[in-house]
Amino acid sequence: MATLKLFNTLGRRKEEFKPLYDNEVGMYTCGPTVYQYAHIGNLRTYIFEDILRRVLEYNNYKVKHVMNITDVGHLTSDADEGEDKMEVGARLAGKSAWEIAQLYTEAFFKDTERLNILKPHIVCKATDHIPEQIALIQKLEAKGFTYRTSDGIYFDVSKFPDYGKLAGQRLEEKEAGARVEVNPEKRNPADFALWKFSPKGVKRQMEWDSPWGVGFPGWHIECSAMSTKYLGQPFDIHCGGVDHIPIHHTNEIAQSEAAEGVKMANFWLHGEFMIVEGRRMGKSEGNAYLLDDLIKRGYDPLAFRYLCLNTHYRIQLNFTWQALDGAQTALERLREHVRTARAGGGDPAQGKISPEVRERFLAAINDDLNVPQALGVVWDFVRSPQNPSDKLATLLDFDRVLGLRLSEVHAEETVEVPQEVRELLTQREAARKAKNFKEADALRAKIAQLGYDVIDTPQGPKVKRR
RNA sequence: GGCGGCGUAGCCAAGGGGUAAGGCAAGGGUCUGCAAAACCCUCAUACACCGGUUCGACUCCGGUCGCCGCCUCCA
Repeated sequence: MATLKLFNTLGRRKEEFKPLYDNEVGMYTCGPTVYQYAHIGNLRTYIFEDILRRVLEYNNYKVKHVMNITDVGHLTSDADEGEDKMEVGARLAGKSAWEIAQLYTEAFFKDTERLNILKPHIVCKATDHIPEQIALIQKLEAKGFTYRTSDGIYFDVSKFPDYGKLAGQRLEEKEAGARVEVNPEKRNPADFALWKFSPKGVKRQMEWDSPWGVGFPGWHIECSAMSTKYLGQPFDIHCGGVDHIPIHHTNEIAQSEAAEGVKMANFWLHGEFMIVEGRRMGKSEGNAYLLDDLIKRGYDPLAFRYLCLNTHYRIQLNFTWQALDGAQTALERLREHVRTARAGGGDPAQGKISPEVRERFLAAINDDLNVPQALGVVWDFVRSPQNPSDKLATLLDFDRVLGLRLSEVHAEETVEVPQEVRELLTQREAARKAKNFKEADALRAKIAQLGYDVIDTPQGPKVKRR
């Protein structure tokens, strides 16, 4: 079997993947900050992580997947100033921070479900793990990595020699480009808050007692506390978007490794960003589309998934409507292959998977998740002569990784056809029998106006919703 | 300003020192009363531009331009 190679940000090279324990893999993926809807750029990262998990499972690893929900403490500025995103969102919506978290968490999982992203085995909220976070901070305090300022407890990065190893950046280099320091109480510009005190005279919606005073945890500490709780330390794989490399993941590593004295995670994988029509994607650019925006335009969520599959996760994906059209058509054709095979009596349970084809597919996905190349294998296969059962068996096997829900495609899509359309169909068949094609075409146009396409087959006419 | 990535046909893209995967679109064909679907065929002397290394480069090196990112919240 082809060995699985993954690009490890830690070291910036492809490495052969080996789990820490037998064939079990602990995987932690940074989840959403639930203060707004996830846009398609966010979703791309979750699709990448889903592919990673599926590839691991395809390689017969038993994966334990943990994802956090950031529902407190993520500030609008990383200078440890600014406001908590949750509280801002709550104020803008006229709801409580808790309601906001609930609303956007549900919206997030609705999106991931529609994209056929497997749900993590453990989804953990930051607010449900306050004691664990406090305990971790205490551990750091006992080891002398922390200090107190007027607004919180901070991590002193100068005490952690490896700080910045993930980003390949040394502290001195960071300082060189740093902006004017806004918090004069910080010892080093890169120091970050572990615990923030509630502002004087302000009653926050989310705040807790702690040994240091009433307040809330810093953004990074939740991931350290929860990943250790559920996966132990070290664990196998930690992922997120590339933007997390220099700050969030760098700080997680500092906290976790300072506290436990061992490596946090063996492999760090990061998904590249999405750009739109060659331009930066952002709210101010007006191109930060939501999955709902695509659905409103008539696209299948899985067409978006297909689009993401067609670009390697470490390359920026240039989103264009034309490309999404192409993905939608390609996906539809793939489904058509499944339908035809089913209609031809194909039974996946009876089919055989060609070892050569499977080998090519596996070689692609095991080469740092080269799904675009794997799709090439799929198309080569699908367009070569196959018996229906073998074809189905192979496609459904590959779909364990692709996640395009091909197993849910059946020979016949049963659609409820209105009585009116049925009658027109009967009339049209009569006209065709009488070779009155002018009349038949006119009836077809009428049916089209009602929203259905007529397709003639040797077994009689079929209709398809437009 | 410092650091990094990318630039492959109309669009999305894989690849990698030995002569360009795949998908979409487009053109032609088989099938059909006509369509649709499916299937078959065609479709980059060429990989931003300019130099260099090499028997040979799109692939390596240097420079230029463009885009994206990080250093500062962001998947």
